[in-house]
Amino acid sequence: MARAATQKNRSELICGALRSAILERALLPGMKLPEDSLGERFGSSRTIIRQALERLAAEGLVELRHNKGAAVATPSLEEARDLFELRTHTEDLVIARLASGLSAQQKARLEEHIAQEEAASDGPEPLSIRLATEFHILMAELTGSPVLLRYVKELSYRCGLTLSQFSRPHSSNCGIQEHRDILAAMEEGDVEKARGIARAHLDSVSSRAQFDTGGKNGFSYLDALEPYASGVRGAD
Amino acid sequence: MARAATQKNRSELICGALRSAILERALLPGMKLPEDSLGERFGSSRTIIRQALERLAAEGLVELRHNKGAAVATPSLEEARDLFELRTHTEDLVIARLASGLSAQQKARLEEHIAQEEAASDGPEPLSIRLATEFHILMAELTGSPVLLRYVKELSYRCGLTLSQFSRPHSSNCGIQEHRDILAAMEEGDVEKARGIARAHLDSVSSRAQFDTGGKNGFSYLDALEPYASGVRGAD
DNA sequence: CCCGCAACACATGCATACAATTCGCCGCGA
DNA sequence: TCGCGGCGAATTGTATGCATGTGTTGCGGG
Repeated sequence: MARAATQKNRSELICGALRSAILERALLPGMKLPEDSLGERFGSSRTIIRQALERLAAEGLVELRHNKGAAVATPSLEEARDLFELRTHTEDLVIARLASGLSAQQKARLEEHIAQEEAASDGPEPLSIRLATEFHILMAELTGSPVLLRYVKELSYRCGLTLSQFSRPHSSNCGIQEHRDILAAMEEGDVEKARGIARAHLDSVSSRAQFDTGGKNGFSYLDALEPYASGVRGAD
Repeated sequence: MARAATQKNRSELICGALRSAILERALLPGMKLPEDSLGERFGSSRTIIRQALERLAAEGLVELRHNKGAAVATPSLEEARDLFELRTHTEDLVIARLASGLSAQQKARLEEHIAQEEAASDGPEPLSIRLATEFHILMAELTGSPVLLRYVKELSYRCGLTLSQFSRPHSSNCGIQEHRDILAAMEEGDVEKARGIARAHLDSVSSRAQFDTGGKNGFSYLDALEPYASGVRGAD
């Protein structure tokens, strides 16, 4: 069914493309996102660009200032802390459900994902960043609860944006082993242990942040966007 | 500043009107929401109705079926359980922050709200239902964290919709004393106690549900919407 | 009487055109 | 030279019109 969802409307497609671009740090916090430039780049009219932006704004990934244009959100340090705290508590629920009964199939999917992360650890950085986030989303998905999935997704995305703003250029790929540890603990059925490891994992991720604000805006966001746009534009 | 926000665009206005209508059970789960009927009723074009519906869909209050019309969401029993569970854990954070240092001003605002609830307990039911929900939102607001506010808001709304679907016509207003108890415990600074009471409160709210699906659709949703539409339409 | 098919009506998907607002800039006057 | 007021460019806000896809209904054949 997830494959069928690929067939849906343009605005969702573009929304996803922009989201990926933000998560993979091709679009950095604070970058402006004018509607018609984006429309031209994606080969669509402003109508659906607007829809996509509005949705991303609802998710907290972009800021929509009245009559002054959209921009990638720039979360404050306080927001970052709150985001990670809430995410930790939300993922507690995910871990608890998974740890109290992990099926063989679920285990297999998690192992497969970890293998992908490992394979990507040598490759391009955007990919490994995205995979690290998607591990958490996969866990939420495996609970079978749309509610948990939705909120873990959104919080993970926002945390990803936060890291994009506050952490150093490179700070990922150390998390793979931690993901493995979480899976192992869940496999044992030890809810408390799994939860402890997951909390420690998120804490270590967030503590890797808050270093410097990084030098952004070295080049046009339009160029940064090209690889994301081509996939959508080609769908004409 | 909240007053300035009143001046923003139509779609937000309409979005808020629809949300209130859903929360106050003027629009019941499953009711269809065709774009052009709504547009006519609110005196706006389909464009902004669409925006409002799309946003409500993102919040989980509306279901948007492809080419088959929008409708008020009909959460399943499982979703209801997940929603309340996640909401409980999220409000834990709110309670913890408030209980660890409640200012006099914060206390005053909460007391004022409880007084409003009390005053409304004899009045029209929609109002007291809304006030009960808004007490929780006010607590989140008083933490000063936009993140907590946003998610408590959304989860509270969705829980309200859930209650609209599963609970009996009347089951509110017994919660006022519980709200008072929460405030008292927070005032003492006893985080654990406050958390316990808040959890019990939410549990009792959710357990009051699951009675019957109620008889819905007795009349046109257009009539049900009139009081909400007039406020927006008059803004021309 | 039932089944299949085709045309219609309804509802959304999308693009274009127009209106309103904001911000920056330039000229004018003190 | 500095402050101020108005004008213009740019960008968003809103409406309308056409295209597309889906469900339904009515007709004809078996």
